[in-house]
Amino acid sequence: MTKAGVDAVLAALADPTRRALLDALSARGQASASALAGDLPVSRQAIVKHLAVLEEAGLVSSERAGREVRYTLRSQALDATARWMAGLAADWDRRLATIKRLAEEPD
Amino acid sequence: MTKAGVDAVLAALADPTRRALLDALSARGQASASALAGDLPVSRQAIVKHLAVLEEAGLVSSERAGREVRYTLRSQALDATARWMAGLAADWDRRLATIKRLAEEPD
DNA sequence: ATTACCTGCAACCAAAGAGTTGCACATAAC
DNA sequence: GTTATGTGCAACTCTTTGGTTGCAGGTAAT
Repeated sequence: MTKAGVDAVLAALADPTRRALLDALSARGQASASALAGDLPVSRQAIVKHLAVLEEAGLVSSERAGREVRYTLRSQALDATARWMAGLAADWDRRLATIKRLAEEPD
Repeated sequence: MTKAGVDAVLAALADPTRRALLDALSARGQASASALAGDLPVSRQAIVKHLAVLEEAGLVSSERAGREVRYTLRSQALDATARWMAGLAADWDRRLATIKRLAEEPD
């Protein structure tokens, strides 16, 4: 996953309303912005903006069906970001262990 | 990891300057705000604020040493958040699979 | 004792972002 | 054809927040 991709996913997930939106979407499996607006205490327009951010980050995809647009979850981007994070944590541990070892080693 | 904890970590990681700060800190292993200010193109005060956010999220810890304050990385919070994300991705997959199965099943 | 360095607090600024309302347009339903 | 529903665009408000500068106080170094 690219640096920009991770950036976009993290920025998207930082907002609580957006996470609630993903939750609502995971319950429905697939839904339009208007339908989702019924699940959350914000206007449809706010939902639409959030969905645009989520789509930009690759966390959802949209598909037009007649007069409505159906949104679906995409787990890949989320999964990739989770791995990126786990890798970063491992990296920190590695570096810290090295520093600690050097500090304890007799010179 | 608590919901508030995940929230704090995601919000903290959303900012690119904060991620760069974590990077700089991982290179040094341990450093003061003033030292880190030399690594990034922002003022010491900005660094201090970012470190406060990171500490609140549990991503770094601080320790006073004489006149300076040394910051260190904490990988646990990051690791826990990575697991939370991986679990969420798995959850999405599970739900989507169920929905797909129900849709394909004859009624 | 004086100088240098790091931290802490506060006020302030500007940009980004979440949310709203209003209206126009398209597609389905009756 | 008329009505209802879903989307798209735009303007506008309010709050958050990343960043700054300035100054005071503490701790080390000379």
